[in-house]
Amino acid sequence: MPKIVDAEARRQEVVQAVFRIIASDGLERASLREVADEAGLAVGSVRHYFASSDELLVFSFASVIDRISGRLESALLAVEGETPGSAGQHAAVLNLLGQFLPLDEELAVDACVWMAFRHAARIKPVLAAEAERSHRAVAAIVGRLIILLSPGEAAARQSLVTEAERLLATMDGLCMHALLQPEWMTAEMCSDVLTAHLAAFAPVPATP
Amino acid sequence: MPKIVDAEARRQEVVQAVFRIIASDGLERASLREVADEAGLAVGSVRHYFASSDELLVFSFASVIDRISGRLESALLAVEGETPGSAGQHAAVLNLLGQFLPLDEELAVDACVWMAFRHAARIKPVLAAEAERSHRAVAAIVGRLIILLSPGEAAARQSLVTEAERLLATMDGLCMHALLQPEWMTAEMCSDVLTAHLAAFAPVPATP
DNA sequence: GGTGTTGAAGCACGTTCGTGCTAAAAAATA
DNA sequence: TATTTTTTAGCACGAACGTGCTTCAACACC
Repeated sequence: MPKIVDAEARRQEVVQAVFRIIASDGLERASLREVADEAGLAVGSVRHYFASSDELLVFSFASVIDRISGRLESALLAVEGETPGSAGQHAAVLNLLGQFLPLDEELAVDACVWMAFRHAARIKPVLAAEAERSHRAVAAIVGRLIILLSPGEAAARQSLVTEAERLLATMDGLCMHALLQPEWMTAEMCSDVLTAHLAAFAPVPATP
Repeated sequence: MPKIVDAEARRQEVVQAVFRIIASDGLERASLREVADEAGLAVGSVRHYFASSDELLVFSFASVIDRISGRLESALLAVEGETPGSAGQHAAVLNLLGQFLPLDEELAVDACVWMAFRHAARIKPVLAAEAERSHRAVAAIVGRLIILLSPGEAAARQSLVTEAERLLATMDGLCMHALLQPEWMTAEMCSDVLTAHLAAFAPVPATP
């Protein structure tokens, strides 16, 4: 083999360049030339790793989905490790839901990119499959969270689905507002809204 | 004057063309050429009514904001006309919140356009002012609704703001899901989520 | 040391974009 | 009828886009 280059690492570098461009200038500016410049490569080099612009975008979409759902999954495992109703569980739940929001630089970039791709998928058919996967993955995690938070077998299955969709919608709306009106939707406001939502869903656990 | 043409009506026709293009092909496809074609005009004609592409987009954004906030405003007046806690008020509230969602063709187009412009405003500074106005207008209406639904003076002002933001986030998230995952987020699911949210916020009024 | 594979770079082509500008058409007015 | 003004249509230019194709350099392997 010639010139030793870790192809997978290279692809990830290019994807990171895509993320930065989407976060700062929007998805429509993520052209091959812009991405190549941002990654410090030539257009031909980027095209060596990604056959077409579409392939680059789909791969980037898949990457951000994997990143986000990975974070959510591990946060959910942390919730499952806590005893139901405890203050520790409450904190773990808040941590899980916080993974949806642009609370730090890395989360903000991912949230930006995720939003951009999901909305683009409405128009670009090549992104539709990943958008489906994204929705399914996140809905599954929120659904499991709702089950963890539901007291016993009391609630009907129908109610669980509705509550999961409600929480998911609230999270996406919060994320959207935090991205689009950051001056209004501050981290503190996010926290307040989350706490209020959890309080309305189930009684706040008594502090030990 | 030559050729009698209602300038304002012409501008509205062009704006309607912009709406259709955004709803079907996305905002990035709303170029002067595409808009002119969709409106059945020449590029020069469109540019006669709108000096630049930016002016056309800003005017279109303002139009959709006025349409939506107008609908919300009249729906809120209907809520204020009902006696608090009655079933009639509950129905009026559901009607008001339904104005956020793409429940029919017209609402769907407006919701699409609204979403597209709000997200574009994060990148395009020319749209920022209208995005601010949009957020303020809708937040004010939801705030008034929350006050109407809050029992007496019981709730603190802080809680009202949080609850308003929470409802607004849920509505935007619902709207987003209805636009992006229409097969999953059906009208019935929207209705269920809305009912659940209102039930968690205040007890459902007893049927008379 | 020669050789072939592969990463990197760049050019060329056709398309689309916004925009400045000009020319024709149409209708109100003189 | 002739003139004037608004509306409509179109052209031309520079920039940016995706993509097919070619060229060059570098390194593993025989």
